[in-house]
Amino acid sequence: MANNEELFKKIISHAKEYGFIFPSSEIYDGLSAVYDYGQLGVELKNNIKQYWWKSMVQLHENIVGIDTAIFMHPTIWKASGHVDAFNDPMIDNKDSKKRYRADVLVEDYLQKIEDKIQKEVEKAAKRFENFDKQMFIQTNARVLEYTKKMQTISERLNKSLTDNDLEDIKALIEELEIACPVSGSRNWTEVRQFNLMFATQMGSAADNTDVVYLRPETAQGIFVNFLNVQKTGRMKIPFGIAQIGKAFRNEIVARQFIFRMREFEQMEMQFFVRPGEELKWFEYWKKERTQWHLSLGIPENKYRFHDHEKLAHYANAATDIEFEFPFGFKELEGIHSRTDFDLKAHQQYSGKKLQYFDTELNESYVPYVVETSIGLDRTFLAILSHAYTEEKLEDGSERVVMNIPPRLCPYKAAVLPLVKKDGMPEKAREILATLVDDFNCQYDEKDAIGRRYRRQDAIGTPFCITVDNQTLNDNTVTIRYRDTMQQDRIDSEKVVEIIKDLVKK
RNA sequence: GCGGAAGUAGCUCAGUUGGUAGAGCACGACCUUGCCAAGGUCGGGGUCGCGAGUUCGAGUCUCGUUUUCCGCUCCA
Repeated sequence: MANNEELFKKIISHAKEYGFIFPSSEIYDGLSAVYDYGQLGVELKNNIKQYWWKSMVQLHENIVGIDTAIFMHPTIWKASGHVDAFNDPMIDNKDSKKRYRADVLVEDYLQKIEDKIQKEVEKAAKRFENFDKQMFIQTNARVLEYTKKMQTISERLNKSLTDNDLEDIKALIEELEIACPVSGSRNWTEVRQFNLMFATQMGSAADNTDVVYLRPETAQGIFVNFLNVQKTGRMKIPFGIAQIGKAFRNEIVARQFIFRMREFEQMEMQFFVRPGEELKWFEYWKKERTQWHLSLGIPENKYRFHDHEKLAHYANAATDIEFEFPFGFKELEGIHSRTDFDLKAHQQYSGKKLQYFDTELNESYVPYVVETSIGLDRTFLAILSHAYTEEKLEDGSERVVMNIPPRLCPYKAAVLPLVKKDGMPEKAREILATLVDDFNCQYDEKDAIGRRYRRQDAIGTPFCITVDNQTLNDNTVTIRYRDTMQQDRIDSEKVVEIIKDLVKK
């Protein structure tokens, strides 16, 4: 593990050194868990987006894409459950340094009371034959007392949660003398709210009622446009709507480089299906998405599935595709069967019907949804960390090479005159001009040729086109492959075609 | 938010008991070589994270602060 930690650090500094990723606002000491994509990073990231978009949208005739606004009507987040679910009151124990959800502490306490009631009931059951549980609970004084207490606490907790009364939750914890399960200590901090949604104001800042949130996920933009797209695009179920876009979460602790950022980008597709068919499609997309990952040329053993046992409030099946990052297997993509939770919620909150008339079944229904949701920045990190390779060469020297899949590389080719004289630079620029329409290319004439090759290795350029003396005579160049360091001599007019072919791999 | 470690040039780091800031690589110009990095000459680049304090004098000592990394916690 220590080795992997070292490796991860190297990847981070390599990413910075060559312009893939910079810490945000670095000259002002940085901004926690926010990063900028540099000149190489933006190319790689755009290529990932493009590849995803092509395989998810353009190669599926029943999937279309949209691009919705980051600001959305505040009620959307009530309907989606984010306003409630993303508002966790937290409390720390000063002695054990453990952090808990304050409401969970109280609920655990309630559970204990319930256990006590259960015990009383069992005790009584042992003593009496023909034991009537309901009757017992209604009449037994101790049990009655417990039940009443439970109710009072429960009501008070719910009220405090609804009113956002953090002080009362703290007071409740103190009154109930709840201790830390680890340290047994009752030395608590104040209860603090961690709202995972960023809020800002629209219109007049003085008017507090115009709070809008930065979207914490892109999916809702798709759901609220479901009918727009279905009707204007004449879409027939099953069909999908895809979107790539930024989302924002005010994570309590955001760490591990670009793995968990406060501002991040998602690539999502919501697939609308007939009720009852969602699990079939869930399996379908699980396979499809796995194929997509494997098509990047990353070995299968770097991936694994993690099926959710505890399902979120909206799902009836969920799995994560996890990737083995240098810091272990972590979620890269989620595939969720979201049922009709979202559309139904929006139907309810908006008062608008969100239904589909299925001509085959001759009936209307709220479609079920299977979602594929992949983190763009995480995919970027997966590719980056898999690509980073330190190689010992036969001659004893070392090189750092980024084995990025060719189709995703920031630069597809570098054009290099062997020496900076005898008309080679001019010839090289001529050849460069034939490539730039099709590929992002670099030109480099500085330093020894070997060093230039290494520079291209370090940024992952898969092909180097070198112009030498022979080029001036017979118009051939050498193409040097990043991964093998082998070279072939080819006709300079065929370079475009050859690279086009290789880049697909 | 708590605990631990760290912050000196683009990168990796040195800097002694406090005495005006260094190396290698990288970068720029020129010369030289010419197919797998590290030839020569010259040059640019740092208010040592930030702010106080102690001191004649602080990169170095003290305090505060901030950022990053690790652990805890959280991640519908």
